[in-house]
Amino acid sequence: MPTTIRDVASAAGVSVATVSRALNGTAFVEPGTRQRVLDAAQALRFTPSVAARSLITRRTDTIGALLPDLHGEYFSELIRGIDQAARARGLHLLVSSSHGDATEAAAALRAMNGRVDGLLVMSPHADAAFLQNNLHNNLPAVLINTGIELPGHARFGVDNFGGARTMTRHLVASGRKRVAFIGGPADNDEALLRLAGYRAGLKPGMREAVFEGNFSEEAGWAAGRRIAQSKPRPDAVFAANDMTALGCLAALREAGLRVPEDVAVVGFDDIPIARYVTPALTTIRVPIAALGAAALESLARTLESPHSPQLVHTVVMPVELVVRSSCGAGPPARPAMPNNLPAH
Amino acid sequence: MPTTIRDVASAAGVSVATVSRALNGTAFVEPGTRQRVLDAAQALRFTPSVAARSLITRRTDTIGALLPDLHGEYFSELIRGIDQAARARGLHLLVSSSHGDATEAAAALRAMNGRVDGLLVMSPHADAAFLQNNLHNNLPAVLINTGIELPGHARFGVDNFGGARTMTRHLVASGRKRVAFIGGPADNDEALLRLAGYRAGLKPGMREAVFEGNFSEEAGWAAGRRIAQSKPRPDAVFAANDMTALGCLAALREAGLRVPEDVAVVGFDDIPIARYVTPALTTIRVPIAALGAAALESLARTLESPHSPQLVHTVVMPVELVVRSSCGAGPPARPAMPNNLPAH
DNA sequence: AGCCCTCGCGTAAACGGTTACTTCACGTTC
DNA sequence: GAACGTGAAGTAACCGTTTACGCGAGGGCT
Repeated sequence: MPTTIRDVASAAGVSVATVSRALNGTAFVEPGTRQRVLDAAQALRFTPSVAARSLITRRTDTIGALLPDLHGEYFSELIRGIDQAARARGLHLLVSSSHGDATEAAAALRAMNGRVDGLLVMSPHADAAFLQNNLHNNLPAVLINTGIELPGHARFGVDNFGGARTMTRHLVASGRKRVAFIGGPADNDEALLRLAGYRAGLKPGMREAVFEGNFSEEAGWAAGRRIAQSKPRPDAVFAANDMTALGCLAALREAGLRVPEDVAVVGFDDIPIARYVTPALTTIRVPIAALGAAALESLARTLESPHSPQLVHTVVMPVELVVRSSCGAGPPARPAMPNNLPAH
Repeated sequence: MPTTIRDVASAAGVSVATVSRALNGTAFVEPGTRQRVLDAAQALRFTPSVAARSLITRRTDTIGALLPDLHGEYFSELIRGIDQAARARGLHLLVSSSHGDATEAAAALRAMNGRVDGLLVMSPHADAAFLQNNLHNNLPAVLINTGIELPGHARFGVDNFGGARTMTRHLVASGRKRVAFIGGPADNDEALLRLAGYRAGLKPGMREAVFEGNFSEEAGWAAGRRIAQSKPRPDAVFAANDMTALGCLAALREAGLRVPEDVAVVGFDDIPIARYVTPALTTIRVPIAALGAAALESLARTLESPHSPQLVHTVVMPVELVVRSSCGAGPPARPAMPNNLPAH
């Protein structure tokens, strides 16, 4: 039903091979001939069959993104970065998000097999064994935000350790004496690095105080209650992420404590909500879109030259301290007008 | 290099046709034979070539999502809904977001051609003419959040009119006498419906007061300044979306007005930030994920029975009034602990 | 003049599945 | 017992590209 390369060939009075060559520029074609082919293709609204082409070329010009059940800004920013980089390279993006367990993730991986030329993997379930079992035909893959190291695969992440150390040092430098930390999930690599950064940022002699958490607001709230009642009460709380910080903030205020006067509360990630709460949250800004874009770029380069040695194995994107009022060192009120927060 | 159906056939001692039939269950196969085929396929880790299959079947089991340059929660929720529904149907999801103009959107559409069985289109640039020019081979498509009506294509949206009317009535019922409205972009169908709903919700005899806006926080801020100085000052402001409401809130407070005592401020969308600002924003909750899922379901049904008459042409999802404190009628402070806001 | 290289193009063989025919064996039915 | 329907399986055509190979023409070189 749709027009094929043969229709174009007979319309232009040439063979299918010439049509293919003229359209793809893969070999010499007389300028006049090429023009006839182009005109015929245009007139017939010819679109090459992707299936037929990729059957023979063994390429799909599509990359797959395997993502966990991400929410909100993190998800959208990551996809945006990936999508823009992919578009610039002429690659398509097949996404598979929201799988709760390793079985589902494996199914998603299997289903992607054959549809994509490469994979971007950001999945808490994707440990080394999982990937080696499910990455069938040595599909190129780059890993995002993972602690595991897999030979032959590049890794991309943000500087969790450095960011956490910077934040802790900032609190210490601004005079806080007892800085507590609310952790993330025990098996989460990023959370562990943030914890390590916190420890590294404390001054020698300062006692560490680590409270349990799991990146959720509820956990932050629970930790906040315990912190409010703890014996030598901390005068600063560093939460492993912003949602936890928000929960902690609520609990401390319910307990009658003033933030930042009595206790400073800071987070990590700089989700959009962070600047809107009262007091606005001091946090670490993470370049999510850039992370996604960089990962895709790396993958695309691997695809272009499959046998070149992997130049870079692990990339750590820098993060940035964003000082607002919740740590007592920032601007007193909310800024008059934020600059570039998008509509909708 | 990878194992083909022929390898499986010779391993199982049958013909390729039998392998295909055994694997797909398209015809009678002796149980013993089928088992031999299955075993051989398993042992050889056989994965059918997607390209070869879709070359002959003319199906890709993939649907494409053409999205505007969406930000934040709206984007992620929509994708989540679509993705989950797609997964349930065994469909894959090819996304293409972030195109600024119609040319880019057209290019994205063209590139998707042949890769997808159907299309989910949510693009401000996709008017009727655009779609008719760029939807090449009468690809099935359903439209999301659009005002245009295109024969043969289902439309999905939320009840912008009803939601806005409900909100306006709520403000009026709680005693507000002069309710102002800050609009969205003049060419945005949803914004226009919300404006119409606002007008329909006013009591007979009440004077309408519409301020210019464009869904951005900045526009809300500018409108808020004008509102604060307007002669008979409104005692309620209904912004066309939450970001606008946030900007307005900031401007009103900078002008020394109390919210909600002096002026009520309400929005539309229920973005996550809405519950965190002080005072928490009364707004209209929009079922974004459900919207995406419903649109995909409709598309999938169309794909399954291509020639059945389109049962439903336009679906309007119900929305819900969420009363918080910014309108003076909600709970006084922020809730002790939000229930189900996800981590990260 | 003979040779070789390159350009320009056509012919036909892949690529790896699905499926329309076909064949064969076996009951069933009149 | 002939006709017939049906289960089980094989043969090969087909889907629409890309590309290896072949061939003729023309030009530069020895």
